[in-house]
Parts: sequence; C-alpha cells; structure tokens
Amino acid sequence: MPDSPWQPPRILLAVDLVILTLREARLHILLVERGIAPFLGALALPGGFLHDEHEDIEAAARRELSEEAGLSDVHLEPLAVYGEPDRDPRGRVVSVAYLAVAPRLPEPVAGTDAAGASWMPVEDALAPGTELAFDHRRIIVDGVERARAKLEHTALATAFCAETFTISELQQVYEAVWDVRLDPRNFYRKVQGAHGFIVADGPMRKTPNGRPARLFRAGPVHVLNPPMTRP
Amino acid sequence: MPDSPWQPPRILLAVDLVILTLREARLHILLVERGIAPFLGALALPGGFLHDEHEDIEAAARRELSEEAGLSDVHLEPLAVYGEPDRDPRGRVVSVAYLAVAPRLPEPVAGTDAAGASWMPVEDALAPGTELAFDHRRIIVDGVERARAKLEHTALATAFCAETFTISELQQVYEAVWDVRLDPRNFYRKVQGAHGFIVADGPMRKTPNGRPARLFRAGPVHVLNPPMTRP
DNA sequence: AAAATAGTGTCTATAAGACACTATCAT
DNA sequence: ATGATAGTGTCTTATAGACACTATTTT
Repeated sequence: MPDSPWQPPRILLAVDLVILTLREARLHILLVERGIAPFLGALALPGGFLHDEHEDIEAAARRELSEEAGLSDVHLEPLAVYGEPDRDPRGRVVSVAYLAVAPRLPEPVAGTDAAGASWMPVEDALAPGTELAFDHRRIIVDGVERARAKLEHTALATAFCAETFTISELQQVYEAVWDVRLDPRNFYRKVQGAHGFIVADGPMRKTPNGRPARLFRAGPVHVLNPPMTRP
Repeated sequence: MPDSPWQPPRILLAVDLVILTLREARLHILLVERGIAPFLGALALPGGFLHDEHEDIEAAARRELSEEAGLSDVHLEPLAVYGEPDRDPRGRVVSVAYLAVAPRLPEPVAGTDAAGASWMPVEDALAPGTELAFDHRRIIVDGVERARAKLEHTALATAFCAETFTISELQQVYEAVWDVRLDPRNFYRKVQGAHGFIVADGPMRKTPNGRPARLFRAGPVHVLNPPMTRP
C-alpha cells in the first residue's frame, strides 16, 4: 500500500523586537518580564506569534511594538531569523527578529500591555547575572552589533534623536552605542562633511548650559558618504 | 458560549539559496528551471521546504545545496527572510534565504537532481527579459549586494577561490563582484597589508603566462583590517 | 628580443586625529 | 570674570591612488 504523500511540516512563526533607545547618555533596551512558562519571571524581548495566517511579518512586528511597548513611528528593520529546533521548549518556533530604534521617551505607558515593560541599560541586560529567556541574549548581542555597524555608514543615529537635535546630542548617540569618547570638534566637522546626513533646522537655538547650539534635523540621505569611522 | 481558544497559525518554511561563483572572470549564479506550477518553466533559486519539523534551517540549506547543486563544503551564511503574505500563490510560505559562495567548479553534476541546474551570469539573470519565479529577483539582488558589501571588510573573497590561489586570481574576484577595474600593483599591496587575510603557501609557483606568481591560501582572519575599500 | 604578468618603490592628494583658538551663553 | 559648551582653523600623520621601475617567465 502506498505511503500517504509527503507534506512539508508547518511551524509557528514569532517576531521578537530589539528596541533600543538612549537614556542618560547610555544605550537602553526595552525588556518585558515573562508572566507565563517557560522562563516565567525571566526577562525577554517584546514579541509574539503571528496573529493570523495572512498577517505580514513586519506588520506583526509593528503591532507588537505598539501593544507591548506603546511605540509607533519608530525606525524598524529586519535583523535576522532564529530557528534552532530546540530554541523553544514548547515546540518548533522560528522567530524573525527586528531592530527598532526609538528617540528618547518617557517610561513605557503604564495601564497598557506595555506596563510590564521597562528600559534597562544594555550593559546590565547582557551582564552574566541577568536571566534572559530563550536565545534572547544572542538576539540582543546581534541587534546591538547591527546598530553599532549601521551607525558607521547610515544615518541610523538620527533615529535615536528627536525631530530636531544638536550635534552634541548626536555625538552622545555615537558615544553611547559605540562605547567610546569622541573629540567634539572633529565630530562636528565629520558629521557636517557627510552630505545630506543632517540639515540645519532654521537658525534656532537651545540652552542647556554654555553657548547655545544650532538645531538640525535628519537629512534626506541614508547612506553616509564619507562614512563615520569607528576609532 | 466561549470561543475556542486562539491558536497561532502554522506556516510553511522554505529555504532558498543564492549560490555564487566565478566563471570566466564573471560572477555567476546557479539557477534551476521550474518543472511544476506555479512559475512552470521560469528560472528559480535552488531551494525547498523544511523536510520535517525538527530539521535545522541551515541543515536544510546544506541539504538543498547538496541535492540541487551537488555542492558541499562551501561557504554558507544566512541572508534574509522573505515572508510577504502573497509571495507564493499556493499559500503562506516564509522563506529563509542563504548566501552560498563556491569556488570555480565544473558544470553541475548531470545525473543527479542537480541536472536541471545551470550557472548563469548574474547580469543575465537580472536582465529585464529573464523570467524569475516568486520574489527571487529581489532575493538575488539582495544576495549580490551582500556579497559586494562583505568583500569590503571580510575574507569572503577567498571562498570564491580554490584552496590555493594567486593574488591576481583574488583580484579577479573583486573585479567581477564589484564590477570595477583595479590597479594590480595597489591591489597587491593592499591585500598583503590586511593582516591574516591571506598567507603564503610555500614558495610554490604557477604558470599561466608571464612571470610565475606566488601561491597563497586563506588566512586565519575573517574580518579585514584595514578593509578593502571599494573605489 | 618582445610580450606578458609578478612584484617593489615612490610621489602626491586627501583624509583623520590632535589641539590651539575664538564665540556665546549662564552665573 | 569664570566656567561651560559651540564652532573654526591649522598642523601632523596615515592612507589611497597614480605610476615608474625591476623581475621572471613564454614565445
């Protein structure tokens, strides 16, 4: 008697989000505390399963971004796929990870699903003592490394800033993500030399302390030329 | 009465392979002609569905590499995920694309599943007149762009070469993938200056025409420092 | 010898980092 | 005035490309 015809297996598809922002000049990531097994109580990336068979994957990522983090209109890009057969003890789950970058914002909105989410310095999140669910440590490492690399030759840094920003605020982004100190004077000329990276936003000014700085906004160019080289 | 509890949807997972090599100093890609609908008769990337629920995704890519292309032991790395809801008319299929780079090889082995596969210049594959299945044109573009970018700061170029190679062979890789002409003398010094990129393979020699060249093999370093900059 | 490719040396234009200096604010 | 940050100018050094030149082979 003939075998029943071979059918490809069906698997579960999840999205996970590495959401980065800057707080107090340090790189932070948004993590949620898991309320159910497995990894109950451990920290995890915001994310979840595809809602239905026809949902677009990036749309699912934006939905989770909104539901779990209360964020919209932030930079979002595919990061990688994580599909090890045993990465989820409940069964075969393939996850598409996204990298999101948000400007400086207040705490995750309490009273929403985002209430369980909190910003944590990336350094702490990756410290040996921090218990992270699934393979999320690896995903965070990959996401941070992606951000570091993209700062070099794309305008990603502006996604960490508000609509308008000063050059020294932009410098803080580079210093926090790369974890280095940069010379403000050379940084100033370098960032100005990358055509279309940033454009002046009127002769407006601002006053933290010291001479007021000119305000800029993200320019039309997303690929930096020349690139910002890491020391 | 209560709704039945929500269950996440299950989807089909495929792998697709962008397999690049060098033939006659031009960048080629391995394509198969589809023998079944949809896109019957169109060219497509080698690939297929996950075999069973427990198969590792990269293992599936290597399996297809062997079954459809007769290749083993070649460079293989994840490229991206393609999951548009309507990318496959048969239903929801999410594909994980891989980039493979093979050294110069004879034709795909006839008499195997690879018989239907053939090497084609990338330029021809991407020409407007070429009919490609699914979203494979986009995947090829992404794969080639990935190769171009990785040549700059990794040792990927050596994956296009045999075990040992001359510096001018390595230069041909860069010229074909980047589609530029490079000065052999500056290339020579530059490639030598990237520590650990290539190492001499004895004082051996070789004879195409002109002075014999020294032979090298891939060095231990995979991240180039300084990088090979594109003109 | 001529042609061809391998390999070395050197010059020049440019870019990157160090850092002195000026400008404009708060106190 | 002092301190702080913004912004400009300049010098030095490292690097990328142009290209002359030597070396070693085949025909």
